[in-house]
Amino acid sequence: MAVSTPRVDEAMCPYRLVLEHLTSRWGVLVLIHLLDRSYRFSELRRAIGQVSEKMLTQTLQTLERDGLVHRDAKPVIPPRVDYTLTDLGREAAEQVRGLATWTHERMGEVEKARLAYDEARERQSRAS
Amino acid sequence: MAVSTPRVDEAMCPYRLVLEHLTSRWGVLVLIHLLDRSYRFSELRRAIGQVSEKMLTQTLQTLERDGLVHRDAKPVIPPRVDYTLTDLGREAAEQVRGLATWTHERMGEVEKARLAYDEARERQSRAS
DNA sequence: CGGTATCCAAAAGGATACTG
DNA sequence: CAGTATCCTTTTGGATACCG
Repeated sequence: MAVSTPRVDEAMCPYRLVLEHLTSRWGVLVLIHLLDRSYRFSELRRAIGQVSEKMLTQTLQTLERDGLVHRDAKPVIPPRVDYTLTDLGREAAEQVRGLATWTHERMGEVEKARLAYDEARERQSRAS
Repeated sequence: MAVSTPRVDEAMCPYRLVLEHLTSRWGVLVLIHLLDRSYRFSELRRAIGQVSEKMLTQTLQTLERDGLVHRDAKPVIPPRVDYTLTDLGREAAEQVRGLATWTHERMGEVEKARLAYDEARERQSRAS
C-alpha cells in the first residue's frame, strides 16, 4: 500500500498533474502503443521493452483512473486482461503521438545542434 | 560538476531522450512560456513558479543543447540573459502546447472519470 | 497470467552558500 | 543578475517474493 503520496500528486494544479501522467516516461509509450490496437499486459510489457512490471502496472492504473485507458479483465484461468484506449484516451494519445512523431522527424536537427553546442564548449575549455 | 551521468541520459535511444527533454516537468512549462515571447532567467523563474534555480538552469541548458532554445547573454553589469525559442524549438513547443491545451480542455472529463473510478473502488472495499 | 507488497539502490530535485 | 558547487532529502523505480 502507498504510505506516502508521491510529490507529483500533491500541491499541484490538477491540470499539470494530468499532463505529467500523459508525458511520463512510460505513459507516453503506453498511449502510443495502444493507439494501434488493444494489448494484453505482458504483451505490452514486451512491446515497450525496458519497463518493469511494477512501473507498467502503476502507469496503467493511473491512466485508467484518468479515464484514458479501459481495463478489461476476463474472468478466465489463466487470467487475461486487455487494455484499450477510451475515446478520451484516443484524443490524448493522438496529441502525444504528434509530439513523438515530430521528435522522430527532427532528430537529425537536434543532433546537429548538439554537436555544435559541444564543440563550442570544447573550444571554451581549451581557451582557458 | 556532474560526477554521474543521469540514468535518463544513457542507454536509451536518442529519440526517446529528446522526448523526455520536451516532456520533462519543467521543459513543458519553459517551452510553453517561450512560445509567447522571450524571457529573462528570473522572469521565467517567477512566471513558472515552483521551479528552483537549479532545475531551471538545468532545463534551459538541456533545451539549448538540443537546439530548441537560444541563449543570449548580454555582456553588461548586472548580467542580463534572454532566452528565446529557435525555429526548431518553436515547432516543438507548438506540439507541446497542443498537448497542454487538450489536457486543459478535457480536465472536466478526466475528473469525472476519476470520481467514477474511486467510487467503484470504494464499493469494492465495502463489499469485502 | 496479472498482478500486489516490501525492500533497497539510484536519481531527481530543493536549500544554501558562493562567484563573476 | 545569473548562474555554479555542495550537501542532503524526497521520489522513482528495479528486484524479489508472494497471491488469486
